Amino acid sequence: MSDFRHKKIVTKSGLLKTPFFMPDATRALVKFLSNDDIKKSGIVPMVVNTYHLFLQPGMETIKKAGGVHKFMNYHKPLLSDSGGYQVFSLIHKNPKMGKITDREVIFRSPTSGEKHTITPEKSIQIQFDLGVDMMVCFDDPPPNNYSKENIALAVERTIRWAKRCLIEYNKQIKKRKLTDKSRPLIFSVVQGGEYVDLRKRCADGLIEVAKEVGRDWDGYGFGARHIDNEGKFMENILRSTASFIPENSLRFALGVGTPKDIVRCYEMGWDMFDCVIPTREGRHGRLFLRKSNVPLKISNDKSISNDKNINDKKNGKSFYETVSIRNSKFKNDFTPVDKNCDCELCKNHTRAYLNHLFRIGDPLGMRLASIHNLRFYVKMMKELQEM
RNA sequence: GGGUCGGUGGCAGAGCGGUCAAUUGCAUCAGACUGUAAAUCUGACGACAUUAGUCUACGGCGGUUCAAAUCCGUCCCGGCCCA
Repeated sequence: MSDFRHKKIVTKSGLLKTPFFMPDATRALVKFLSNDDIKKSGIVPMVVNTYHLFLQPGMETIKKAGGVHKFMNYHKPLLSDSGGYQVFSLIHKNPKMGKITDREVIFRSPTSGEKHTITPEKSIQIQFDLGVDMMVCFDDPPPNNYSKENIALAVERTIRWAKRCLIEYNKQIKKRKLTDKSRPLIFSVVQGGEYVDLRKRCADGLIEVAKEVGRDWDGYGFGARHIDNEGKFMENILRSTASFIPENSLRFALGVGTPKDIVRCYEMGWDMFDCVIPTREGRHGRLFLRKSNVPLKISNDKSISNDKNINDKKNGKSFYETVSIRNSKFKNDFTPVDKNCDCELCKNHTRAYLNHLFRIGDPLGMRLASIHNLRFYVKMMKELQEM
């Protein structure tokens, strides 16, 4: 298929076909996994984080290494998140952790207490120094429980910051003499919380910024959390926001999500995804299992709930199920986690063994579970690509 | 044999007259996790009722007291010291 749902992206580190999923290698690794583990799972692109790498090991080291690809020895497409999410997760959630002004964000390092200032310009400079293939504008993602007024302020700030980012982006392109082939792709982020009109305003504002600066965004992201305060998937907002984004641009659903959320976002027009779920859930002992007899389709199935529950046990029509491998019922279960899976875990070990690894708290359990869940995500994305 | 210290819920280990069904940790049982401050966090954890409440419990038995895991006597068991 060659319709707009199956785009090809050329990056300096290789070609990508949409839709695709990127695990979060926030601090230049997917926790517990080696590059070999990543490769075997079939994962190609990954996400690294501007703020966390800026803190540690610091940009001097990354630059000396020759960029983050060389530092990690990972030579496939990497996208850097701008640090915008940390404005949300560190500061909005706990104002003592820093200060947000129109000009800049002052972070107090969660580990050392040290203060660091990030501006939109600085975030872009760092991302160029990282040498990633795709970058994201520094944005202000407000929590969904903020008042509409406050979310509107975050929208306007995000638009102003996007403009500063794009101007800085152009500067860096010129300064580093990058060509259209060697330049990283740049994404802006649409904020607006649960308000369709604010999402629309943000998307329009970002489109306008591109015109003013004279460079199109390669893609637009969905910003902040895509589930509301009750934990419900914000279906209308996701659908509308996708429609506000120019059709030939990439649509990046940042932080999405559960397998169910990814599939329905895909059906709404979103192309790219990243999330900690497969790895974090894996580390915490929850494994995803594909139900081979249920098709990967959600949009027309009213029986699929919007509940936030990742563990969609109640839903017999879901295309996947989960197991919490720590549960005592697996203690003497000598079958594979998923007999249809070809990952290192399922090919070599039993549920009982994985249960044991989790009970003794050995990191091998977390590694194998992460590998399995990433394999699940890779195969799920492959199914979507072939649809 | 003498002396001494101790025996608390699956384990370790607090409590040393009432506010104790008993702190805490581990273990156990479940749950949560969505651009990673997450190998994290939350709840349950004597029995029955499962809101209220009722019962049985801090080695055994007996006592003191309005009231005892907490004080006294005695028995059983264990550690250490002396013979």
